[in-house]
Amino acid sequence: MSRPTIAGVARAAGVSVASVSRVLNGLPATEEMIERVQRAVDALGYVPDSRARSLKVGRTFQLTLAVADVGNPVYVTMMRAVEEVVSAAGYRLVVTTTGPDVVDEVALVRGMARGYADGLLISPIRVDEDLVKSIRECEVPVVVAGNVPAKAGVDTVRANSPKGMLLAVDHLVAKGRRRIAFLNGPADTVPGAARSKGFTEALKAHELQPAAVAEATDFTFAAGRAAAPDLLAAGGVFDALICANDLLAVGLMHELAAAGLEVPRDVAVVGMDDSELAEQSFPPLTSVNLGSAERGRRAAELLLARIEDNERAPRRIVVQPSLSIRRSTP
Amino acid sequence: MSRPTIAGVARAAGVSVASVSRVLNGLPATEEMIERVQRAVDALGYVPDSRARSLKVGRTFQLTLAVADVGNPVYVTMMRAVEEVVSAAGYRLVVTTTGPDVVDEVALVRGMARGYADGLLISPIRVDEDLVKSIRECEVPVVVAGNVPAKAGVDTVRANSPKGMLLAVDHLVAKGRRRIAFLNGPADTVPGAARSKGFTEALKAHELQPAAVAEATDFTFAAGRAAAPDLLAAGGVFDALICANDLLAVGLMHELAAAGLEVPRDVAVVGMDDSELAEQSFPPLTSVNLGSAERGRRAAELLLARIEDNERAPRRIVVQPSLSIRRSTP
DNA sequence: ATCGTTCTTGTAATCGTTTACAAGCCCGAC
DNA sequence: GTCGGGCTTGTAAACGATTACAAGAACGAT
Repeated sequence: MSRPTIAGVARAAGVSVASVSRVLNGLPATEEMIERVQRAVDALGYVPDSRARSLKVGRTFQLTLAVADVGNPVYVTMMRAVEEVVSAAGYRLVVTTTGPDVVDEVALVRGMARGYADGLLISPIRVDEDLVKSIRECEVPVVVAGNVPAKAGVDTVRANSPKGMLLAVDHLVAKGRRRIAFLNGPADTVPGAARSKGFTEALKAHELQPAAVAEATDFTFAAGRAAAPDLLAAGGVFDALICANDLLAVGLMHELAAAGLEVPRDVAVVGMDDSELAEQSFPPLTSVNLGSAERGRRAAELLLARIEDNERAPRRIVVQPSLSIRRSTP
Repeated sequence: MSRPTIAGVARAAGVSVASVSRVLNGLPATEEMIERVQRAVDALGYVPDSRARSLKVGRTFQLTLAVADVGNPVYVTMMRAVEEVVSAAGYRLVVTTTGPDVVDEVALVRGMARGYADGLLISPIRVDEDLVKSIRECEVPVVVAGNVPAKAGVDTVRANSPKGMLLAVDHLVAKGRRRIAFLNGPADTVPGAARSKGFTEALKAHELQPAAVAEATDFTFAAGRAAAPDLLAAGGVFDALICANDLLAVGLMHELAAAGLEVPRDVAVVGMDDSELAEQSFPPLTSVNLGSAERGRRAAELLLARIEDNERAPRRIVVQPSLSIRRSTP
């Protein structure tokens, strides 16, 4: 009454287990053999056990995608793209949340050695020596969506934040805004550092000084709201605002409204990531598209390619940004 | 140079594989044995292969959560709750997206027979005979987050939509709104049907007639926008609007604004799910909290309990709703 | 000193597949 | 008629762990 095994099918069909396996895997066999096996499989309702198969062939046909926060809509975009690529290649996708701590990321990468997935696609929010080391030593192929030192010797796909910042600043300046403020996420994160640098450079390119700068404790909606007093304390000195991601931008816009400031008339707001939230927010948020979908797609492709051939030289792909203009800017 | 196996550790430690396994699994052993094994494990950097372990013990320590659309923020809430419970119990969570088609759901449930997960937590959006049958016959324990006939003989955790609808209508009526419209999702879905019924009943309880009713093609932001003309064609006949979920509500609010209607002055809007989006939208959305987090938590607990004891009688839990009042209603 | 218990450890079977290898068969060519 | 080559199929050895069972050691009681 319990689950039939390949041996049961073989017995029922009056053939060997090897033949059953061959038929099931599409290896050459006579018409009659295929017929008999198929009949027995259908009769017993046999389904091969993927655990046993995994052990033997050394692959699980699972890939892991690790992100910091499933509540961040940018990961939804990325996840969709990754899922599409890997499922087309016959893999299941395991999505894990690491949280904001680098130690959890390291633990995750180390844990891959247990062999429950054939590859790891990680988008680390904080990077340290330990993480780089664990990635380099990881038993299974790893692709990083984000910025990690070249010495990690790993395939990476990253965004071009500075260029994205420049697009944002260009746009604001073109609309006549000169007093530009910046709300960053935590500066000790990889995206936080990149965006801070990008903002400074972009302003320099236009020979402008930052009107105000604040740093949220996290890349979340709540942190965006919480950071508002810091910026507003500077009182009306800015007429434009760039936020390090869409969640921060939306959080902050709520507080701008509460303070009686109208977007975009009083303050133009630009987010980053161009996630679904940018479109959904009100007013719809102009946002720097850092190519999350494309990054997800490219990263998934790199991972599949590396699983095929682990000897290939690591590639470092940079995806170029674009600007999605919506009504939060004039 | 390749990955060490338990045999390698045994050789290095000069003990048997059984002893290594016992030490690693915390079974009784002498101090000296533990010491020697531990030293060898550390020296070789041995990590047990979960594929082999899965085969032998018949468990993968993975659970699958299947939802229709990862872009729907209500699933983020649910996923967080599920993840918390299952990871505390030592399981990994595999999140899969089924899409809106029932055939894909059926395929997923059937596929569980392959044994890559120890249990399935599914939130089906459409339910038919096939799905019920596949759930009943599923090789691994299944818990349904949603409504499925009792004859499926499966643990379920569901929301109380009618009660939720009543809370929404009560609130609107208390605020003096009498001309209440309703934007549903597809009526051929389980939540769609439940909400439609709930809306009718709730109005009847207040002896009101529906001011307008429309049906979106999907539970998405885009579908909410697209449904606007249908409702607005009725022109100003409603002063309140209930939407079958938050995404629809937010989508529709964009169109209300475009049509020059102000929320909540001209139209009060109530969403359902009380997802993160409700808080993030502008104005913040009054929303019926259908207990997604609690449903996720309870469902995960049921699943774990059933894995422990598959003979227990199926339980059918109903989670009661509450109303989160925000600024989209007066 | 002998026996029986208890505790520790090792040997080997097992989980359900895949796959290397060998054996058997059929067929055409010599 | 025999032989070689190509197909098909079967036998059995993996994959890397867990665990039932047996054997050996230690020790106390008689």
